[in-house]
Amino acid sequence: MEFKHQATVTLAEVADAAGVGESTVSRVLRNHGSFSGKTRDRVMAAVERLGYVPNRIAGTLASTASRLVAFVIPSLSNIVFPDVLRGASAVLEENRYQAVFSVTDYDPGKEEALAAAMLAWRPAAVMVAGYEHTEGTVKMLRASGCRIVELLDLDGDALDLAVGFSNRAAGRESAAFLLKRGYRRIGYVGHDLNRDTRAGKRFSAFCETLGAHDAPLADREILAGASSVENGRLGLERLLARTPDLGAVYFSNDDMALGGYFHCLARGIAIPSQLAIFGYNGLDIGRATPQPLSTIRTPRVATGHVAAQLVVANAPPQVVDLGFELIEGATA
Amino acid sequence: MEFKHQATVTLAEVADAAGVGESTVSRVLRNHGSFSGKTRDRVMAAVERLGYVPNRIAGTLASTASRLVAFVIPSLSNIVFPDVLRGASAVLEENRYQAVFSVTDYDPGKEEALAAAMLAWRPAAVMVAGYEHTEGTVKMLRASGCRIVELLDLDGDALDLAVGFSNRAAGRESAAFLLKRGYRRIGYVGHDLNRDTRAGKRFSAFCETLGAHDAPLADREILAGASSVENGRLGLERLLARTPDLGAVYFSNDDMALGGYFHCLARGIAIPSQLAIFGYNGLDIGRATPQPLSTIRTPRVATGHVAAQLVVANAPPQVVDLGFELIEGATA
DNA sequence: GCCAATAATGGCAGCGCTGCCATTTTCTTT
DNA sequence: AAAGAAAATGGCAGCGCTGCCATTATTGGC
Repeated sequence: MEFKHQATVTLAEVADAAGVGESTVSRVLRNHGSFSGKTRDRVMAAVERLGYVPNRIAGTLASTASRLVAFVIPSLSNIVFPDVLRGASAVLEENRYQAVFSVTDYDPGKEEALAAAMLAWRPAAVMVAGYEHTEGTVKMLRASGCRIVELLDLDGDALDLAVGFSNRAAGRESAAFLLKRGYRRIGYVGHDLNRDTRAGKRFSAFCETLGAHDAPLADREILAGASSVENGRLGLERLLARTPDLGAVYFSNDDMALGGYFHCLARGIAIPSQLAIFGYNGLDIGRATPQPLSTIRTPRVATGHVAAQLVVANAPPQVVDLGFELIEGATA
Repeated sequence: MEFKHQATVTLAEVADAAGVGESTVSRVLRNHGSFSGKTRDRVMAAVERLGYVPNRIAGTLASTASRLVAFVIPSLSNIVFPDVLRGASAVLEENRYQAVFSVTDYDPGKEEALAAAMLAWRPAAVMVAGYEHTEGTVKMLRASGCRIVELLDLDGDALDLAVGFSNRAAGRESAAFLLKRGYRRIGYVGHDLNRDTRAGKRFSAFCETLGAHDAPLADREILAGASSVENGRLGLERLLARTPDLGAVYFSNDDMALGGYFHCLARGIAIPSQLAIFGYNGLDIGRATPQPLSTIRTPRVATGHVAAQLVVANAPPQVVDLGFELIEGATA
């Protein structure tokens, strides 16, 4: 069933072939400790000749020091997470760390199971999205003793390291921007907020800000399932059918916002004069549309990058706020 | 520097606590071999009490059977690869396999280095994109004895397993479709073809088909760097500046095609009467645009899914053609 | 040319588990 | 109730490496 590796060359065989001891080979290969140039050449020649590939499993077990970094992410469809992985991956590869991942589908129970499975690999760090975890997950992570990095959310208490930005602040600023532009009849189109708690935080901060300025949310349309362009289109269609006099609509993210934008294009709804659209994420595609999308650009790649750097450097517990940038665009 | 795990509970400690032998604990935990219900309860209680998490590193070393699956992918920005990972990840998680990955940036040299690094983890399988690998990579993979899965391309000779579809066929069918629709002045907008060899294969098959029907490619604009919506927009702008009388443009993928589409929207170029647009990939977003994008839908998630299933089942060497689907859309 | 440093090197236990084999216990069967 | 089969269990080597310590070769200083 499982795969068995065939006759692999071992360090001991290399040592024999090179006529040196095992520890010497180990030292040469890791460039650690001292050895003569002559020895190094002999060893490297033997490595080359035998096609030796070190066994990191054995090495990790022996040193009880891991260079695995585990990612437990909610989704791979939402471009946010591939972006984070991308940022982290570059740093990890440079430092000879290895990324492993699994996908929770925004299911906290699954997150707990997968986190447990990951810990079995004794990673140097576990990277998780946000702060909302089951009690079991938290307990396990804490007990593991490995570094914990919570990503893309700063509204809560960090377990160890946290890298990202405040979703609540993003929601607040989005609302403030729309209000400043003079919109008063504002609606919302979003996807499943119970699962995507970060979107939920943006939304609630958005609503609070509107309320504080006497312009409470006029209407909302929340679609089941994941965010998508089609859901954004559909959501706006439904919202406008119910509440046609909206001046602006806030979307749970750019995918959804683009759907809304396309709906307006298709129906001849003038943007932003007739209806303003505001998104979240700052996807590249939103800058290439005929009218650049008004949105908030989040530092997704940087989040992964910084998170990986902190892990590699074994930095002390801290919270790193990378902020975000409001892009005025032309749709609001 | 590297992380050291603190006082972790070992199997031996669980055995002591439960008052049984190590092998018994091992059997219970893997549900393998025979043991009494009473013993199982005692063991599980001890596991619970001590918060024992098995060490897969040690287990893998001892059994010399790996449940790691390595992905060496060109990019995480191109949605294709997250999609493949997503498809594979579901199957792998179900079967208690663990996915590890690294990103080559379409650089064959980096691919070789990263493949070597991955083999050090003695994975059960290595998944790579396409058939174009350096001699060194091929030699290494072959020698490793682990399963090799080549993804998303079938135009070449498989090393072991291959899952995907023919990019050449996709290029051919795209050309045939445009010709059938009556377009004769056809251009191309693409990204760096030397790096993305699959896009290169589509393009050359596309051109050959055009040539065979006496409608050779009228012009082309190839942009350096990765594919993106903005590059698609820019590419079409340049192409039309040079060759304004084109009837249709084939794009290297949907991202690029969307850029072209947006360019037309912005410039008031009527689609498809004035200019037809054809993409590749069948992204969801292309179905939510005011005019659905004419494109080819590729089975990306299924590719990952099937690849993982073959690995898990330890299937014999084979090539699995998942085909693709031409979506007529409204832009061509 | 002698001795103390210092550089190189080898030996081997042990990381935490699994696989094999031997042993003990429990069931069946006659 | 005895014998044989089957189930349950424990012991321990060893997976391939690293880390520590002991040992041996070099080097420099006077």
